[in-house]
Amino acid sequence: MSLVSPQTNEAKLHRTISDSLFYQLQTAIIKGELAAGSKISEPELARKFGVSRAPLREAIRRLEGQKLVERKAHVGARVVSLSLEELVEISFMREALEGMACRLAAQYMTDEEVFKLKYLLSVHEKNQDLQEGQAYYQKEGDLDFHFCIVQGSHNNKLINLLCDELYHLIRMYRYQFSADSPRPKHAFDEHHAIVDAIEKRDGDLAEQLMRKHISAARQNIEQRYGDNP
Amino acid sequence: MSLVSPQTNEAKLHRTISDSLFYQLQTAIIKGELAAGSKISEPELARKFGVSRAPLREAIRRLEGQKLVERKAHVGARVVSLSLEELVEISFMREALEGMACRLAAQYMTDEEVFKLKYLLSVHEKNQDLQEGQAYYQKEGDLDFHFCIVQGSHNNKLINLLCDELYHLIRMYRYQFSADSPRPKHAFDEHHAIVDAIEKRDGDLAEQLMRKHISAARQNIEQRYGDNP
DNA sequence: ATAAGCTTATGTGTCGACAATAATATTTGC
DNA sequence: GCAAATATTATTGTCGACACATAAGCTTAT
Repeated sequence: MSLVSPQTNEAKLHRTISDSLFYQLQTAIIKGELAAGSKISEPELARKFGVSRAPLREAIRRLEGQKLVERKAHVGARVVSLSLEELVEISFMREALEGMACRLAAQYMTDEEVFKLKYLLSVHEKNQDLQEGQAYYQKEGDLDFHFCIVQGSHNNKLINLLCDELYHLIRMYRYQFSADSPRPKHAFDEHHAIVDAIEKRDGDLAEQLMRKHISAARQNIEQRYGDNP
Repeated sequence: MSLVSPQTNEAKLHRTISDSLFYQLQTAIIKGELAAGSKISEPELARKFGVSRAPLREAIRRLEGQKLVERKAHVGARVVSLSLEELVEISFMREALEGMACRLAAQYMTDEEVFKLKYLLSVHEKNQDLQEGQAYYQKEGDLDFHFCIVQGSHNNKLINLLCDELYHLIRMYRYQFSADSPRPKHAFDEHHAIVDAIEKRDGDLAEQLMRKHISAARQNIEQRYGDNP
């Protein structure tokens, strides 16, 4: 089980239909059960979930705020479909934000948090040795690592934006293309170097390494999928 | 008139009540007409605007997504009230994001955009000479400058996040405290250096200068209001 | 007099129905 | 046969009313 999934969100008990719908639809979109680009029919979904349209519409409006759906007045809502360009744009944001998060993590992470991060890294290493770049590592494991560092920044606004908004889009994209961080060895080495910098409390280096890490992933994606958008 | 206000938003014709309410409430919150921390009563607002609660609730849900209101189930919605800590947290995000935006602007801004930016700077200079750090420059002029550079990044995701979400929070805070960037001379010099770097197409330098600029503003705020939160 | 429990009331959450808009299908004219 | 205009249909936007939860006020017992 991933560390990303049982997040603050999922743990909450949804005391209202609207909340429940929001999280169910969010998961459905991320996992591709609601296909990217597909239309969201209010009557159909309302029937399917056995609820009225009012709470459903509010849930959709929240998903709109999270950029998981787009809606046009009097036309309806569609699940977003990320183009390559958009993924690259998001990657620039990630580079900036996670670079900053990593710098702050080097400064503010507790020793316990650093220990937990190192443990996570060791798990990934085992996993990698066993099954060279297999599902766990590729799909969620990588995000677990980033998730952990972002938490270490102790900056709630940063945590919220990255973990509760941007990562959903990235996960959605990864589920869709089931292609992912296809350079496990390099990635692992880079992760290791980042943790070292954090442990040494070298914020400058930690930020620089994280930015290179994300930038490299972006360039890798750009060249692999550059032709067929 | 500021360049920030007549934004993409305001220009749109709102063909639906929900949209109209969303933008009206957004403006009211930013300008403090709906006081920070105050409760949002659905029946009261619905009466005031002469509409039903359904579109009002959808508008509120969107404002929730923009972090302009917070809501608790079965209790209601309140306008957010930013603490100093939160403003500082946001400032770190700005430093990262606008630093990146500035780097991209140095790379992608057209010559026309650079020209427009320089013109904006000259207007600010005149304004500053006339009335040392007066309302225009302090309140919106500064954001105009940043707005312009972010646009120049040509990264839509970045533009959307900064201009349509984060800047609203910053503007709201500025309206509330009517205290603002209280170092016009320094700020102007820094703006000038940033534009020079962009004009020279030096992305590294442009990013570095923008980050220092925002970081300095943050430290300035922290020390001025550090005692009374 | 105070605290606990009950009652009331205000407000949020949800529903079903109606109105208005846009997309589709049909008809009409050339 | 095709294009434009019209009619139709399905879906979205909005409304008023009801159900339910929380909070406030009142009663009662210690």
